[in-house]
Amino acid sequence: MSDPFSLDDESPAPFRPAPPRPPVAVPADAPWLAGLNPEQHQAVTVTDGPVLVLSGAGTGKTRVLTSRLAQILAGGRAQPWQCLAVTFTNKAAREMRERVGHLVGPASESLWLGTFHALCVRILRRHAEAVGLKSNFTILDSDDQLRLLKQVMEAEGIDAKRWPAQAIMGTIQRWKDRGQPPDKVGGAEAGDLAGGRAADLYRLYQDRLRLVNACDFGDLLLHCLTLFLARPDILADYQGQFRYILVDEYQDTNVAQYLWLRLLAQKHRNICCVGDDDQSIYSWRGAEVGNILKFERDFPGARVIRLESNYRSTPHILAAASHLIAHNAGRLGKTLRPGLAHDPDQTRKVRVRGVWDGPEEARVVVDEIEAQQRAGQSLAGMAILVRAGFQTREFEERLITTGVPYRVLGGPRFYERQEIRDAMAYLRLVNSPDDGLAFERVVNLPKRGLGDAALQMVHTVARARGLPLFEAARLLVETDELKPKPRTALTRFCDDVLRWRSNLETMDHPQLADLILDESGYVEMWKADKSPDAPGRVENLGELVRALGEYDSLEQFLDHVALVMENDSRTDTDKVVVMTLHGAKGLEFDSVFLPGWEEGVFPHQRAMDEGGLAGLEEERRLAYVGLTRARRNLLITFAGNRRIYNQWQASLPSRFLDELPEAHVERQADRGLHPGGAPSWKRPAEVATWAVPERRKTSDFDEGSRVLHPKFGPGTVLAVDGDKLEIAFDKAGTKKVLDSFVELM
DNA sequence: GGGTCCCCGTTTTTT
DNA sequence: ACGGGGACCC
Repeated sequence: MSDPFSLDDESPAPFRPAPPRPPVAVPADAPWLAGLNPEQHQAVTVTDGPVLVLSGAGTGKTRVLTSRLAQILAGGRAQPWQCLAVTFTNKAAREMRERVGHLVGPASESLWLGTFHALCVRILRRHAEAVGLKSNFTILDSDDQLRLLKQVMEAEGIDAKRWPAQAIMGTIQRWKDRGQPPDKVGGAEAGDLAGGRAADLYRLYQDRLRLVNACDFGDLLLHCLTLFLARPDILADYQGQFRYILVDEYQDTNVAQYLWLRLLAQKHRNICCVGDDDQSIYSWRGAEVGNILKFERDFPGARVIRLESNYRSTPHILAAASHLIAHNAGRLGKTLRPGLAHDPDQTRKVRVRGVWDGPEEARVVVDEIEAQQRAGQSLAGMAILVRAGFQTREFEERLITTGVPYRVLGGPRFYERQEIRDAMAYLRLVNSPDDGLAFERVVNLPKRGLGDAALQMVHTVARARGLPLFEAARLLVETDELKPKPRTALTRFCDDVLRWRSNLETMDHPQLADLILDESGYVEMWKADKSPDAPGRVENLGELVRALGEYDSLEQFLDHVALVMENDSRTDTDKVVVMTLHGAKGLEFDSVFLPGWEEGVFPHQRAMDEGGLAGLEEERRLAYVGLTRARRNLLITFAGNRRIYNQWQASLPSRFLDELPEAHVERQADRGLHPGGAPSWKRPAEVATWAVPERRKTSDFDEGSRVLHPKFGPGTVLAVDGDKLEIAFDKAGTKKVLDSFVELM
């Protein structure tokens, strides 16, 4: 291939079949082959050549991946270190390593198994010089990235008010996701973002990163690609090494990751990608469903294996999910079949329930949770899955008042907390002298009387002499440039850092961290803070020092933290979990509650406004992910009225509700919500069965009718569309509402 | 250099 | 309504 960065589909590299290998010497009764269905068996045993496994929700994907690795290793087709297995999350990587370990024993330890980013770090640490970095480069978190970009913008005189750094960062990240280094970005690509200078800022930002010997997450992939391109010898080594490549969640790969895989698979062409186009829900962060859709074109002669037997959900749930997702165009096409026997008398239809407003919705859901609990179900098997974070509040309130134990997932993660990042900056500064971002972060923390003026001066010296900030500071305090007070403070700070650094060799690292946090006054700062969350922060700092003890060295720890920014969310006691639909991907629960199925909330208004039809289809896939999380019980709810930004909004049931198959769904709505029913604005006390939604029924209202709405007050009907009315309210403005909410005046 | 006031945005998140 | 961040003033 002349240009490995080319995405030109016209000329795929010629397909060379893998060299013939000896027949598989694995006994047919190998334990990892036991109990596989025919499709799974095929996905495990067809080890050579390109394979795409389309694996629907709950079809045993992880089992196939781990068994396949066992098959390759046990068959003597490759040594563990010749196998590359890539995942997206650390959790998935950990799980896979553990399960392969059970099948093949210690051999699993030398597999190249990890996240894209961790594997790239492993490669880059070896060849850092080839891309202009030192081997001990720092991996920046999003905080530092943004600060660095802001510095560049300020130096370039870009108005941060007009062009938010966040937005420019987003653009840069998309470029990196697409595998485009600064010199491959067309000048006009960002439009008039930053006055047409976005591409310049990208280049300067990259220069700056290199200067401080740092990478952001996107760079890990991008630098790897650059390395492979610049050094065909190095690429050839890796291509030769990786006889077998496995990729999990292929539908989530971005272009950079796709190019990376395509380069590495070039020689042996034994690449197996597992994924589900129907569960692609991350396009907004650069994932390209296209990668999975065009696999057969990229790897001619590829085997495509569909896993459609679902071992998770009841037939009703599967039917609902399949029916809904069938409304999407451009799918590879898959239909989930029940893989387990289900007693039709024992399985319940999917329930859809309409309620008056948000608080009522929370009441209904939590009532149901309590009912199921009384029936002997465990809370740990129940989940409330919301579209967006703001929806969790009402459920939390209700769960607290009823005393149902719960856990909200997705708060700020441990290593993203301010106090942890600050402490980490201290450790980074001690560990690597040229980490200028760490220096800036802690030089005046706690307050030492070093403000912008002093810092500015340090920057000036650093730029003039080409020194790291810390070295510049040491030089500066030797002069009379600074006023006495800041000078003393900065001298003291530099001396402290040097002293801590001198302890690196002699002291064990948790002890050193303890010393640093103590002598710097950082812990003291929080102890003196009287805000309510300060004690928690002190506790977190203790936790950090403890965690440090689990690593062999400070360096190892810093790398781990940069790559594994996760909560060790203990799945401790019996609690209902509340989380976003995105967060629930890959999980399963006996009972799933899906609230907020209203137009504008789900599908989310912004997804439709910004993504058009493609946005809507991604929302639908998200709905599909939600439905397929449930093993036995599924309750979907929507509210007729919702308060958003403290304003009451009338809401219409989600279009996704109309896309569920009648035969498998049981619909109920509070009286007064029934489309076409007698209008009533009284808070409903009883519940009526709502059979089939009749969307196009003629309305009792005409244009010009004067009507009264319980929350918006009086208004005039502007337009009638079936059961939907557009009404100009006297006070609340023009809104669309269901006719059942208003009455004639 | 630190505090106060105002204005803006307010989907989803991993590494 | 509310919180976070930036600008401005003391």
